[in-house]
Amino acid sequence: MPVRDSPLTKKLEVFVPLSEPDHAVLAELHRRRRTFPNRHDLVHQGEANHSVYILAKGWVCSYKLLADGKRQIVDFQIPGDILGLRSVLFRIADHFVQTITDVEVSEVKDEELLSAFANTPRLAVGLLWGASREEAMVVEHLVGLGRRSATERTAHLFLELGARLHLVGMGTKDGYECPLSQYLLADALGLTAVHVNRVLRQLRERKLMSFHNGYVEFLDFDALVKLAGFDTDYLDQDISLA
Amino acid sequence: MPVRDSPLTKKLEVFVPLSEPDHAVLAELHRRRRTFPNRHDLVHQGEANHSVYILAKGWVCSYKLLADGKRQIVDFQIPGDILGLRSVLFRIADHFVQTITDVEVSEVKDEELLSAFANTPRLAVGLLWGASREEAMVVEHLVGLGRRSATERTAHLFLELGARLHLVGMGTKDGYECPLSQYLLADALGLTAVHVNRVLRQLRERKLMSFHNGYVEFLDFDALVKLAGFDTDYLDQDISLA
DNA sequence: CGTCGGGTTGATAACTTTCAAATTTCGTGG
DNA sequence: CCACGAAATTTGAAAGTTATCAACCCGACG
Repeated sequence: MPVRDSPLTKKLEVFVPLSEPDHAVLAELHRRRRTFPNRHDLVHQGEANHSVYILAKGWVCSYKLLADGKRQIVDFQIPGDILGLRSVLFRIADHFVQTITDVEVSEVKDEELLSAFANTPRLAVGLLWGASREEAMVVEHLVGLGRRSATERTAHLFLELGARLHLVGMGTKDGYECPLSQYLLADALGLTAVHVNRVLRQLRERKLMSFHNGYVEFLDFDALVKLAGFDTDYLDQDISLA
Repeated sequence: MPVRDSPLTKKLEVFVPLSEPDHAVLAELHRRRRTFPNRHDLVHQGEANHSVYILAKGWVCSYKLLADGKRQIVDFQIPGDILGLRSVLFRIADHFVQTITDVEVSEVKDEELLSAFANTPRLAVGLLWGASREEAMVVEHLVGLGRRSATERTAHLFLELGARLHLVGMGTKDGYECPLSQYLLADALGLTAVHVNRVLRQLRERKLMSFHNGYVEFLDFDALVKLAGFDTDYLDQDISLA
């Protein structure tokens, strides 16, 4: 795949117009390609880690484990997302990052990243924008866990993933491919897998959306947005170019 | 209060040794003192805001509102915390920040902050550390909402606040002053105020902690830590000085 | 084949909210 | 200084939501 069409490039171009030199640097960052199988740990909680990955293909999740074995998924990452940006700043990772499909990534050494930042301010702004957007998504997730019902929360997650995938050309208002299991959904939504199953059934029976065979289908997009209280403001942050 | 003893200074010094010039810059940042009454909006969701505040005295909370009026508090801020750092980067705030007591702050214009960053790298590292620590707290809060019971979550919040206050010399293992109402606790914990009340009663009856008249008292600190699954790792992040 | 990781469903239990009301606390005006 | 009303806390009873436990089904895969 030409770098011009990489998910990260697509995503950035929506928010910052990229110059030729920007594209050149971006191509440079995409040079070291690697693949990992499903269920592979990219970042291990408590361990030092200094590589950053640009996710090109496949899905990943970041999560924390509690002492009693319970797991909470903090976020899913999809193509175009950057993994491990925080660990450039912190020596020790405070959470896990694990693949949930086979993935393709570009590995970026932290020096490369820093020099890219220094040389192409526009790209730096774009990546910072991405990082802050991710933080906003975590906050929205927190709000959902605290104040939305299981059904609203589930609908919200699927809508957010849809909006994110749309940005990299992988989803529409009709639906998208989604490799999540009901166990993964449960750990993200703070529910049990059994209850996720019932919620999905209910959404299907109400003809709002269906999730079968790795495909999310929106049956009534507008009604679903209304049910979830989905407001894209937090995804469409306007960045200050001060 | 001499700036040397300001909560922010205390907090930073735990993690980065500050030089004389660092102290001078810090004093400069503390120059423009302002006070606000209880229930005052410092940052309004959807509005542009370009001031950063260093909280010197009193408590503040940041929260989001849902369309149906439900509220979720994302975090409380205590003396030494910095307010509105994110809004230097983003034009539009995606959440509210409101005082929950009368407060004293130092207002910092974003140019001042940026020049302080440029001139005193050690201070910059310290402030970045603070920002990332805050992000880690949000993640831990999310984990609690998703996977901890009401009781565990409540205990965890009080322990975290205790640890944070301890860092600025305002709390010990015995307890601390805490101006939160049960409504505020409820909106932070994703519960109703009624249920918060019952949880507090239970913690009191189990002789783990009590919360009365604006004072948190730890009755059995170790047992409480165990119950909450409280692990300070996420608060004691080790920063990379790369 | 046999097993194993999903997915699905039912019955029951546990936890949390909702609704209602009484009590206490606290700031303010008289 | 007291009285008043508003806000916060406390408690009980009933309803609603979600978890737990226990099956059973199915397709992939060694």
